[in-house]
Amino acid sequence: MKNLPAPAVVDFGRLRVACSSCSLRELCLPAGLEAREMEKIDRLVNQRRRVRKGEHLYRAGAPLAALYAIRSGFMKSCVLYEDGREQVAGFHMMGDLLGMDAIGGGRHMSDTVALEDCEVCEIPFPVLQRLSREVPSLQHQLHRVMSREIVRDYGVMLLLGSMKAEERLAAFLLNLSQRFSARGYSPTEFNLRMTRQEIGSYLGLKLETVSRSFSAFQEQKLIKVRQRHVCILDLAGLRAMLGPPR
Amino acid sequence: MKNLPAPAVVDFGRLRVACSSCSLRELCLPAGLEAREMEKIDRLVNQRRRVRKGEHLYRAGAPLAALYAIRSGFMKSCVLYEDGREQVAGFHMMGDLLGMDAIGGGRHMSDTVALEDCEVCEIPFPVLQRLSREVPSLQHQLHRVMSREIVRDYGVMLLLGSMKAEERLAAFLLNLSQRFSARGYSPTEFNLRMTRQEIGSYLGLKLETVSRSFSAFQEQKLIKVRQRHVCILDLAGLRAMLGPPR
DNA sequence: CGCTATCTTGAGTAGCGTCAAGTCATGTGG
DNA sequence: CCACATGACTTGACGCTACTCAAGATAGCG
Repeated sequence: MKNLPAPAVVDFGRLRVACSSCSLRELCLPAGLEAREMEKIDRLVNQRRRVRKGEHLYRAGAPLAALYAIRSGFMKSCVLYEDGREQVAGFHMMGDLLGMDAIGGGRHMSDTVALEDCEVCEIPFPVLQRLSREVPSLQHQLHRVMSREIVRDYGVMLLLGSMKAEERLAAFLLNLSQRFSARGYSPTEFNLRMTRQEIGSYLGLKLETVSRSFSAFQEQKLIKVRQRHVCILDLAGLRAMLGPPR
Repeated sequence: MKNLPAPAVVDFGRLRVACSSCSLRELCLPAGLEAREMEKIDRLVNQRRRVRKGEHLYRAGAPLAALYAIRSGFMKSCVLYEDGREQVAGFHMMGDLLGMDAIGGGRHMSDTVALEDCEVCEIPFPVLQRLSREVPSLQHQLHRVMSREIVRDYGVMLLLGSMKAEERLAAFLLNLSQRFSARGYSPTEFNLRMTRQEIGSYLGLKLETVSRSFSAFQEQKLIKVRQRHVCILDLAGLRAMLGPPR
């Protein structure tokens, strides 16, 4: 008699998913909570969900059911305009909390899509509201995360409103570097999970301009690029791209 | 014996300032609360504050003390970059809630300045946190307001990332029109309270480009502009500026 | 009434978008 | 295992939009 089919069909929805034992807890929503409080919020996540590359986590217009925390993988969210115009509003990686754009109107205002196979924790919004009333520091954390999203958006506005093409790309690479670093990965060598097109959309540039800027950085020995593999050779030099030329 | 000096020196800090009797309550933080709940939050605002034209409501780096709701007047907030670059991140009018960028890090991340004499309600943040635990629908309102700020920022990103100069200005005018309208003012005739420079900074354009776009709209009989006085002659026409090209 | 800040308009230019050709990587079916 | 198809990326040539620089008009304020 053989065992059950195998790990490939593990039912993630049934796995025990407790924030208190999650390796990402210091990056994610429960960051900074004490052990005693952590226990209380272990019922926050009711299940894990797998999202395969190319699949939507949610679509604009869908009613808000839950917020999502990324466990693993890489995603993008896109905002849409009435006329069909679309723009990448952000790239997300493990520890990021998604879906906050839906709290205001009860419906999601963006499309969020997996750029590679992902695993997310589903946090039913009503449960989050209730628990954040009972656990003040959870309430505070939620406010912090939303506020940080607002601040991040201000940074993107600054980027889009007052930087030139190469400055934008430098800022983008430095941001990725910093986020990988905060998650224990190399700050100087990583694989991009998005296309030039998607980078361009995020930065308000055309893909050709992104490509040219990559080449220019390589020319200046700031980075080494081959397709999606990026190696930052001169972090200080990249940072210097941001200041001087106003 | 004469009366006290007169209204000019009324101490606004001492005035009774109850949300439940405020004419802006349906636009502001307490929107949608029931009368019973409204009473509970009447202690939310501890005082009114006057901010004269040109004065700062808060500066980037200042510790978070309170959030502010605009009672009257017009403000701008600016985000700063290390190198001194500065960009207007938003214009605010009565009913708007300010300061949410400071919740994440405990310090304000933008400068907020009065563009004309303003009156604001000061909402001490600890009080807001406590009351929003006691009054669930206040909690929900706060989340809604923060979420809407995130969605608004997405809209600005779209504007900065994928619109041409005239589209940006059209979107800007339509946004103002809609907000004035929601506050009971004319949607088609108003005075701008900001300079061309400030509009340009917000829209990621130079002031000359803003001025030229205004002139172009006037040429097309979409609006009438004289300095800061704007009259929208063809709302539908302005809206049409957003879709077609592309 | 004059000073200053703001706004308008013009001319020339730089930067990025557009169009197009060609290379490279990946995956699929024979 | 290789040939081929497809999508992603790079690079070049050219054009348009918005920026820069500059001069002049207009409004607000002391």
